[in-house]
Amino acid sequence: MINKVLVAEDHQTVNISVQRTLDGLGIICVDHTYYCDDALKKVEVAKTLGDSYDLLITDLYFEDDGLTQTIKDGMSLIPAVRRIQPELKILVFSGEKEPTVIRRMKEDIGIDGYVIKARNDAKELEMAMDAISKNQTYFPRISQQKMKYGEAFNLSSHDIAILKLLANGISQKDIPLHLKKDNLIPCSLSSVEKRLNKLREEFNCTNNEQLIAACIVAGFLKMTS
Amino acid sequence: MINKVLVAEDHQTVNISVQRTLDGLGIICVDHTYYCDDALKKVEVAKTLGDSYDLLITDLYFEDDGLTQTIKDGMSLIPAVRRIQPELKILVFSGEKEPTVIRRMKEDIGIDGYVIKARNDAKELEMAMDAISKNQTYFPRISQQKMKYGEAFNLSSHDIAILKLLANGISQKDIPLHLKKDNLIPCSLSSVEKRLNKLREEFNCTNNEQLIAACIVAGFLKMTS
DNA sequence: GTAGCAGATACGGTTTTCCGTAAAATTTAC
DNA sequence: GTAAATTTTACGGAAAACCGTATCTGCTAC
Repeated sequence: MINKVLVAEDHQTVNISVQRTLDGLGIICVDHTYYCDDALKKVEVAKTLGDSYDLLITDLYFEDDGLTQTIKDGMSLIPAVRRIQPELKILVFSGEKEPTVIRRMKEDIGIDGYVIKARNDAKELEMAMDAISKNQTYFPRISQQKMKYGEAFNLSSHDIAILKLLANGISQKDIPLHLKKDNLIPCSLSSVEKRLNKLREEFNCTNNEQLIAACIVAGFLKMTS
Repeated sequence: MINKVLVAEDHQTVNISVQRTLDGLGIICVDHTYYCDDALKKVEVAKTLGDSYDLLITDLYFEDDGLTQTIKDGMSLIPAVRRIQPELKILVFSGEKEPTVIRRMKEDIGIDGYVIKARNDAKELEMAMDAISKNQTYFPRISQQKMKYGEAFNLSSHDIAILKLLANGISQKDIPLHLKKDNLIPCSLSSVEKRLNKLREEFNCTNNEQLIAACIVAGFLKMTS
């Protein structure tokens, strides 16, 4: 359960809407800070007082307003707070939507969630909070991001072939047959399973249905018939 | 394997394109007829000569050009030829796209395939031929048909809820939890399974992935996030 | 009230998917 | 050529989906 939250965000308008979202979730104890240095200090103090935060919601980029800061962005803030309170949950809320950045945050830095600032980010925030409160993670699906034909996700034509077969009603175990028919390799069931696993992971999908949905919406899969 | 085909179709332009499609599939022996009565007679004669047709491709509606005919449409032709040659495969190729009609043809009359005349019906014809030659059936998916919000398929809000959960990555076995949370009934796993089974059947989908794809393309499922 | 009916749920067996690991094959480096 | 590394395939156990059937529940008719 998440009770105490710290929000590190330099734009006041954003702060207000985040506050409202948290209100809606019944989270009363919310602290705000406009600087990374200040955020770090707040985490530190709360911890020593035995009243640690449960979650840090932070932006990635903070504007430089002249005040000299040792920590200048969220990217540096995260490892700093981790050193003080390793179990602190971290949710990044940022306009940054580059898949490579998001993936790095997820895989290398190991944050708990990422929400891109966009049209209906409030709803996303809620979903992320829900996931994190259940010790799950939350990351955006590709569909929200407009990107070229699979480029950033290195979607191979082979991947597309598999997805198309699936979306055309071919059962997973029969996909090897169809791949062989078209002389595509790899074509073993094992390799198909691995591919799909990889794709689900990359797109943050938990099942094939969601994967298909995401790929259609993102335009990777063009359903003609 | 399909070698000998009879095409019952009163529009010459359609006849030509059907012919070309069959040519492309390597089917040499193709007879054409412009009237249902004539089609019936051809089937009869071929059978008595011990050289029966393997497949009848027929339209549903035939224009009345003054010549008095006993059989006026494909709907009546089908039972008539069935009486003569029950095992004859039947593929309906028609502009009729009413789901209720198609469903009746499939379930009550038990035809082997149905292709709607539309943009890329040639490709569909090929696929139907392929399926039928393998003793499978072929029926259109909803995506090709523009229709109101699930109306003709009596897609309930409950169905949509289930599909949405699936497309949002909820595993089938966890769907009951989410339904209960929203006080929706029925909410047992069993009922979810049954519902999905029904939907797959109605939409002629063999797996959930295809079902989701079809519903998205048809606009039943709006993927916002 | 009860008998009958329809919808919902529970259950069990089979198939399929999932996922980790090991073996085999192919490529790359040297 | 061999050795190492990478990719593909094979395999096996656990989980999930699939599907038929049986039970339960609530409703209608009488």
